[in-house]
Amino acid sequence: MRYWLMKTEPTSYSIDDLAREGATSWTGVRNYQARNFMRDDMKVGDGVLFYHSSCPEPGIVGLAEVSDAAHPDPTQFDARSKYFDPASRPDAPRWVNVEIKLVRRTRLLPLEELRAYPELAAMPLLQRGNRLSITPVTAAEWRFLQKKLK
DNA sequence: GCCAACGTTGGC
DNA sequence: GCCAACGTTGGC
Repeated sequence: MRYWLMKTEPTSYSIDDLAREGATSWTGVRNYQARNFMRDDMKVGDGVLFYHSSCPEPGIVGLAEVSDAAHPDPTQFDARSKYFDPASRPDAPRWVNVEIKLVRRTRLLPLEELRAYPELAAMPLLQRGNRLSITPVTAAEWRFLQKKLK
């Protein structure tokens, strides 16, 4: 059982969308490090911090969990998709996605507040220049955040 | 394999 | 809109 933080721009997919749908396919990831986390490490039942980025109030807005393991991302083969990858072949898919489902909404826990807790200082999200959309969360960070999100 | 150029991310 | 940071691309 591991824990993760997943970033999304709410203008493209928000906690409201997840609340309405209940679950979603995490398609469109086109970064090898993030793909490798999904492919190699993310298991059904893993905990997910759902984070809004590139918006007026960046921060954690919900808790989710992995509801299905990685499988080939269909958008890579769809020529009309913005995530189309002409170099990827169906017999050797380059990109995968997991599924996540909502556990519950939380209050907005702003980036600014995350930065203020020494207990969270090692989170990749908070490191300068970090852009990775999926990052691991330690068990200690997860427990700490559960209390802050009660 | 190096590395400059370019594109993207994301907070501010 | 700015810009720092980083990943990817492609010529050599």
